[in-house]
Amino acid sequence: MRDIPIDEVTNYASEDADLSLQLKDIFDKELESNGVKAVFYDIETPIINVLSDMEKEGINIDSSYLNQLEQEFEKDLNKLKEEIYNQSGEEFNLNSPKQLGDILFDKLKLVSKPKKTKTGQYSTSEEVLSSLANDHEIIRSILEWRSLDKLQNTYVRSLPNEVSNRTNKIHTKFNQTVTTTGRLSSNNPNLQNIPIRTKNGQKIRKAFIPRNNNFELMAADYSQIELRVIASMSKDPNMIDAFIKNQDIHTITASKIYNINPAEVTREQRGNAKTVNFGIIYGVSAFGLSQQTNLSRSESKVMIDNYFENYPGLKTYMSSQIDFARNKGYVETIMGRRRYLQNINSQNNMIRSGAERNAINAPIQGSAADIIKIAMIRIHNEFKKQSLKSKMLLQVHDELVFDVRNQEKELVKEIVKNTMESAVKLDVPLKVDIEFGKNWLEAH
DNA sequence: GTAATCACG
DNA sequence: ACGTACGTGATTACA
Repeated sequence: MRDIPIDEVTNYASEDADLSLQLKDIFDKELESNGVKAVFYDIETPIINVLSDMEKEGINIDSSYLNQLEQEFEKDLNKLKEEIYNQSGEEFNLNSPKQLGDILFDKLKLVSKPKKTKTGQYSTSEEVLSSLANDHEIIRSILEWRSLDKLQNTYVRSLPNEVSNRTNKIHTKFNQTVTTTGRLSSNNPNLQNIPIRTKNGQKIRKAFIPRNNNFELMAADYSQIELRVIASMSKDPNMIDAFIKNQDIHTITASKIYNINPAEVTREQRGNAKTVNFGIIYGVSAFGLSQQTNLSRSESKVMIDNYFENYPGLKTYMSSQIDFARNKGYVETIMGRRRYLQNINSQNNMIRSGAERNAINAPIQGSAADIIKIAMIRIHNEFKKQSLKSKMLLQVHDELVFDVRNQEKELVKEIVKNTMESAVKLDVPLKVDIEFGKNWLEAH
């Protein structure tokens, strides 16, 4: 395929060979709207080559470091396992939630009325176990063993096996046609869920390194892109104002909900406001919020009511999205990408509510996906145009990771920042944070 | 093959 | 009265 600036891509098929002309006829008949056509011709078609180049490029990892880490984790795992067997009085398969549940709730009787999964087994999820952490020594050990075992098997032991013999790098696949919202997915191996939240997880992220000493990794993150998208789509004046003034959105939200000055907001209040902000993106309920915070259901309801009083545009926007979906049967992103919602008029409350949450979430998540995809296409073109040795390696939904040649650091940083921040024009600024490092962890 | 769990945005 | 936050992929156990 020719290398074409994105603005010309719409005309590509009609200007080119007969085959493309025929294909365009076929597609245009299938595509329902100009928006859907734009998504197809201006985003999904040109990004094929971008993703293909990223997959072929691959990313370098430090396998010997991971092997060393495996030994360290293995020691800790064995120690924890012994503790757990001692405390439970018998050996069992720790990987079996069924066996673990029987030990905790039949044998040790940690609770009188254990929570069960939908198949009737005792639930031993992280959420359930954490709530029991104070009741018995064994719980802490199990939780620690679980998280470490996860890291060990999913990442530390597996990633070195994914390194190509030919290139010495890991080549993930970026899938364009998996998600319902327009996001990419990644598999074989999934490089969109590399750990970062825990200390041990961060040790794994350190294993991702530049190709050689003349390069560094660079991570470019959209700051709060989904909240910026919803602020812009809803046109809520207060949320727009916060982003235009470049304020900390969670602190501002807390100050509004609790009716105090931003300077008086406590850590806990900011944390609750953050949870509400995320909840809004997902189509929050009072119950859902109370599950995610230390708030009761009624306190959660007050929080949400306060939230919508202070961001009135969001409330009307959310109802209008649901109305739109009911009338048309789909919702759409800023670029016109559609998600059809079969169940939006269902008689079944639960099913209909689920569709309503999708009606709210899909345009937000999907618009963010549109935006980063447009940025990726333009960055890819610019890198080619300037024959840069630096390469785009990974996309993690709101983040792009690059292998950057030392001489090109300033240039690449400027291209990436400008392109990402100007990918689309919203009613709020887009903000991108960029950092360099000698591994992926340092680049954050 | 399905369920449970947990890693990420 | 009822069940409930959005989107993914990998691993393991077990029928």
